[in-house]
Amino acid sequence: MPNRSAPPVPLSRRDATHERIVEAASRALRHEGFAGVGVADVMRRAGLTHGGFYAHFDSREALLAEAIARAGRDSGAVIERRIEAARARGLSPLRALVDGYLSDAHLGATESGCVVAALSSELARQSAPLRAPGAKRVDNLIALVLRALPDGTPEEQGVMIAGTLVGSLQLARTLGVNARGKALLAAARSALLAQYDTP
Amino acid sequence: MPNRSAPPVPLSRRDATHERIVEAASRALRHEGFAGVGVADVMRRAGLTHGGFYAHFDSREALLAEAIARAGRDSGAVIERRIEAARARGLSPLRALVDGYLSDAHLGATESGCVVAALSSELARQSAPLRAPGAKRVDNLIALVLRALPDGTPEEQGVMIAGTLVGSLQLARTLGVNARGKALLAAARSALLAQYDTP
DNA sequence: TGTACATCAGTGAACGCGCGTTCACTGATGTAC
DNA sequence: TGTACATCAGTGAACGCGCGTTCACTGATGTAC
Repeated sequence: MPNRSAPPVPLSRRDATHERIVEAASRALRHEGFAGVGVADVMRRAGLTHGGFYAHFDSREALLAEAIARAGRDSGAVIERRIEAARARGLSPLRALVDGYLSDAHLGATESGCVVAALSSELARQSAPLRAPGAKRVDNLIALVLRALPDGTPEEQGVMIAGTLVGSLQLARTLGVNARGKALLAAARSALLAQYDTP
Repeated sequence: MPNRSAPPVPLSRRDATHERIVEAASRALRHEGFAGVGVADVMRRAGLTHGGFYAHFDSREALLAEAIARAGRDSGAVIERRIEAARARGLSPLRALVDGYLSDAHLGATESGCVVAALSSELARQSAPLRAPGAKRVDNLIALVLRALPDGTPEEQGVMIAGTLVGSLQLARTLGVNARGKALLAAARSALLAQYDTP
């Protein structure tokens, strides 16, 4: 048996390549949507040619499923760290969540941002194997919001705030990465915090 | 000059056909997203063959722009009528808006529902000629929400509630037209009304 | 340690299909006299 | 009112391009002895 005990486990060349492809796809997917994830294009971004693709994935759809899960884990971890950092410093975790999620940076940085906001209207139309990881990310987002709220807050509240975060970011992105989009974001941020984060 | 005075103005055969194509596209667009609006498919739904398409539109994109505007006017009118009907009967217009927008019917009926919710994550990626009518529909939705709120409500509040409506519907649709999606919708509805529609 | 061979990751050409777009043509509607 | 002609809406075949997928091949890595 090969030495697999010491963390971090060194990835085989094959696994490292696989990771690179999924990573490239997860960024392209958030930036361009499902239509923007072409097999040849993703392989090029990963520094490969398209021919080798099917040695790593059964189909384009299999890549998409992995990419959604990967994007969700990555962006979820970013949000979680932000919440925990605020709590550790005695600051309001909800304010940290809202200010981060509805920030001007998140407005523009689609490719590294929340996958639910990046894909939601498209996700509902995908086949079951793609909707499943999407639904998981929705549950995860709601859980994250609840973790930023005071203990004992009813779950309904978390659902609603998750909806507000996703919806407001999307409305702002529809207006554009410009003054109009930023103004919408600022309005939503201010109304949300006035409602839920009054000292 | 032909008789154009008496309303309703009778449409020429050409104009009536044009309308039918746009109508078919506006439903397909909301149901299937941008990728689902194929020229041949839309023409078939309108009872025509694809060859005649370019006698009506410069390009597929020109059709999409008209379809967005059309879908927005149609679904906006439905919401507006609902609000006005509630007001006329002395009922809460906000409750009418929320109960209608976050209803189980709207969860499933994508093709006749709100175009902003149906397309938002895709709209942000489209070319300027398509984003423009999309942005207009966002402004319109916020205006509608404000009309359902008491006079003097700060605009921020309307922005945030519009975001909540769109986001919650999308999260629910990602979970699916099933018990999970309906439960999410019910939670958002209840939290929203508890917050803004207490007697 | 060195050689011969097997395995494996990745290459690049080629395929078939769907879709937006073009275009010569047809049958129906409208107009001139 | 009737005939001849022009205009117009819609048809259907064909095009070119992009993209997912396949496959025979190559060069590198690892293994047996």
